[in-house]
Amino acid sequence: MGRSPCCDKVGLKKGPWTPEEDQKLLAYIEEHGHGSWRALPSKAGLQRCGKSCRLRWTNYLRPDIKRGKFSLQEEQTIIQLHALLGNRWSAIATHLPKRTDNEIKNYWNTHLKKRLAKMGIDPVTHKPKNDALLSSDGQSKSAANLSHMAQWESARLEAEARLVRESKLRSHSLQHQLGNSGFASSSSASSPPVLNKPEAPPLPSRSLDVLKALNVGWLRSNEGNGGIVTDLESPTSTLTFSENAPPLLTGGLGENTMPMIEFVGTSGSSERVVKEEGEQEYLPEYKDGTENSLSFTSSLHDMTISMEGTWTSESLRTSGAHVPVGDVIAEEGFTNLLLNANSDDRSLSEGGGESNNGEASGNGSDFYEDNKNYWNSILNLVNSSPSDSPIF
DNA sequence: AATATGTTCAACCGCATTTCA
DNA sequence: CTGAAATGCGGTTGAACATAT
Repeated sequence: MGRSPCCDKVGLKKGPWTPEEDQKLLAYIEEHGHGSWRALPSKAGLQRCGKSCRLRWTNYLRPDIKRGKFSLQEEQTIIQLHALLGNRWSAIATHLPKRTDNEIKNYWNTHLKKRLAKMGIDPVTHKPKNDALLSSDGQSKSAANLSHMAQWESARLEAEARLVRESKLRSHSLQHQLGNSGFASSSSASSPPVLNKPEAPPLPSRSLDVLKALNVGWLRSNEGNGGIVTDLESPTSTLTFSENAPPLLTGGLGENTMPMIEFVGTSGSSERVVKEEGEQEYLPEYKDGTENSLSFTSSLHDMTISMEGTWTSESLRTSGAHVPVGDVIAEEGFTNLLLNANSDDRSLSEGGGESNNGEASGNGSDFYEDNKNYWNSILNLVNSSPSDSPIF
């Protein structure tokens, strides 16, 4: 079934790299870049497979790698993004400059996961392990609610990734047409980091826009319900990107309309729609002054992503999906609890964390504020990411 | 000092996805 | 359009090192 390992070829070395091998690889890539990993080893005089070379380069030799201890900020980012994205290490890594997905994965498995478990939190779901005991007061519903939101967000991120990829492709092809316009599209994670290539102007993070849209929608929903979130559950949710959306933007933007993103929960009696309609100017310009009108506006196919069947918040479905926001915030509380415990770890004052469980969600008196803070914290960390982060 | 046990992390493996001829 | 090759990604392994007994 599966492909045979590329290193099966006789004579190819495996295992730890020697300084000499590192030097060879570095020297070769510095001079030639890496066009084809498969062809690289022989050209560089290495008895390794291309895959091994690529791994060594991306995880260790790349000059833009930061090594050493993770900062508190980085830990917080990992925990929050893991709660949102799960084990999607590469996606998480895009928000942690100079850290590799492998490093983040290792750090999670050896440090953060254990810390969570120690705090009584399931590191997979980010829910308290005694969730069942809390079900009577709505904790499990809220946890499912946040999980549901994470799935939602995750699906959206993936959809955006496709948009961005397509956009970049088109942008790239336009470059060829424009010839020496002096503008190079930003590199992505999938594009090889060819050396000596002029740095491209950073593109704003689109994922941030989505989070903002979600945040706005969420908060507006709260406003209309006195701090109660309604109808978050969407057993059949659709995500629609429409290139044919009417040009809602004025002020000379002309056809540079933003994609209209709709999140429609079809199960609820009150349709919940979050739209992002040119909320922000996201029109990177070429150096010659022409706007990059290709981004998100060109002939993208109307795309409807049905996520039917992916929502598992059965409890919400049966409960009418009216969930106190404060319960959701318990998640943030646990994350903060963990981080506090982490601080304890760092200050060598072990053992004080467990007793704080009861305070995880604070007094729960201001659900609205807590919820806002949760999303703000995620937005902040996304905001703080480099704008040219090759997340997609 | 010797041995057992635990921890860390670079590297490997294999599947999934994307690219290309 | 199709299939093979290339690449990306996440899970897992195992050697090296640290700590406990």
